[in-house]
Amino acid sequence: MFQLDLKSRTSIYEQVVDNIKELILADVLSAEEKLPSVRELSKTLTVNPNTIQKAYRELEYQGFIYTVAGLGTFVSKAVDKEVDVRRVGEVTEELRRGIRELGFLGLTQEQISMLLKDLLEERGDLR
Amino acid sequence: MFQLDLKSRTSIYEQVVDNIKELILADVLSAEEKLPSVRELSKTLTVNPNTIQKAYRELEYQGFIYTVAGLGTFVSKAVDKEVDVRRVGEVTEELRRGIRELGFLGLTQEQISMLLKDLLEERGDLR
Amino acid sequence: MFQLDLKSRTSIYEQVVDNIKELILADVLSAEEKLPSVRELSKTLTVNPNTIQKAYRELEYQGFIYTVAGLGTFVSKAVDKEVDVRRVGEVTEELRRGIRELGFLGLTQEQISMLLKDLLEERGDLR
Amino acid sequence: MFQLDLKSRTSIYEQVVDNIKELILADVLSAEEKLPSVRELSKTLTVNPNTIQKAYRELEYQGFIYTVAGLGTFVSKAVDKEVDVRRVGEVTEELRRGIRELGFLGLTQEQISMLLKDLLEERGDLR
DNA sequence: GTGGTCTAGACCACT
DNA sequence: GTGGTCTAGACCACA
Repeated sequence: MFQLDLKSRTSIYEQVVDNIKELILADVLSAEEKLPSVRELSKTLTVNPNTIQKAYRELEYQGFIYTVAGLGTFVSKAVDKEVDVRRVGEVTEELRRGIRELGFLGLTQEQISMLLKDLLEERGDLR
Repeated sequence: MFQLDLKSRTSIYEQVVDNIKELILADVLSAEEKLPSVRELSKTLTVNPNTIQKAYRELEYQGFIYTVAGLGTFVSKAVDKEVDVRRVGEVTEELRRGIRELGFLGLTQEQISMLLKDLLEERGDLR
Repeated sequence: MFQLDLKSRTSIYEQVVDNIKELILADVLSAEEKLPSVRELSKTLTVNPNTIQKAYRELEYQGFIYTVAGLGTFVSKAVDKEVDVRRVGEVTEELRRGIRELGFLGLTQEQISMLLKDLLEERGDLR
Repeated sequence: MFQLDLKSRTSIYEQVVDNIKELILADVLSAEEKLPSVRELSKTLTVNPNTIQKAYRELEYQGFIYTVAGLGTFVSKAVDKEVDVRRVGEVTEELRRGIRELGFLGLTQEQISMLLKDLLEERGDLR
């Protein structure tokens, strides 16, 4: 399904959330599709079931998946794609900082431009 | 100098790092300028000196400031070239995440592209 | 595991760093092996957990170990390539000092040369 | 006379000691030659006189210089060049570690060999 | 005065 | 259980 980076600074449950989010938004996991059970996924990724549990709870809270007791968890039909203005503002601010720091680190305007273009295309490819 | 958000999920020392980095990148703190002493800043922000020291250490590690024991801490003139590669990689990863998240938030590829272009030009204007 | 010299001028956390580094370099601790937990080692050596954590953090920064919060600390498989340049520079500086000091101590250029040759061959033998 | 690196991790007085030692051993400062006064040198290097004081005291203790009250400080006639076996052993151990670490960092036997040769010649040139 | 190290103990998030 | 952060306070070397 996807891989975890144990050495990463971001916690495992967060990585699971991010990865599944990505799969849903990239339509690899489509609406109403059944997700692997907590136990199943925990075995696949060789992590603690509690960790998967927490990730699923978070995804449910964010509206990406829903749970039917006794049946399993499924991808929500319509992920709320309404733009969260506040969050967009926050992320924009992060990007602004990052770009500024690249300048400080000695990259030219052009190099930064190229890098951003690459990152954007990288994302586009996933779609 | 700046304010802390004690309710925030990001740790205090990290907030200090981010804020001071921001001040340096925005040239509010210029090269060779002396930063407030560990004790001084800890009083101003009413946090423990150890917390400030941890922040200063991180900033030093990232190449933004340097330390002369017994004298104080100062803003670096330019980032140590040897740290660059590593740090550029880290910042690139942050940007990658940010761009990905904008996608999560419902922005189209084009909208993201426009936003990045704006941010980049904004930077150019400062030069 | 190893012993501390509390009378030494080098700080405790640095001694811990040096000792563990040594164990890793001598392959006593092999890749992916779990290190004692912060609390455990702090009890063994009868020092404060913070001191051990500081040492572990430094070792992580130098690329020798990595951390999985909630799981423990482990020996890195190989040093992160991006850290290399920086660290090689630091070690080179240490060697420069050492060689200079041997001169201070009265060894001739030739004697130093012989000694280095021996050390290098010694290393070769381990391979 | 020489330059200080304020950003360096080694304390200033130690840098002064090392530099003067080096000058004496390289015969740039010859026996019975008068050293600059504490005040003079402190002005030249723009550091606190106490710092120079401490360096001179250390050099005197190590037998490199001697002081005549009211006249000044002078280079000792014969620096004791008898080999301090214990110290040579310690430095050798440091070099052994450094060389081992370079191997861990991915340098080949040959690269290390080249580097050591360079460092040694660098020193030779100063003589 | 400055930064650097250390202790004793607390609370938190994650596995 | 694990590491991560933080406090309150101490002592040290250096400038």
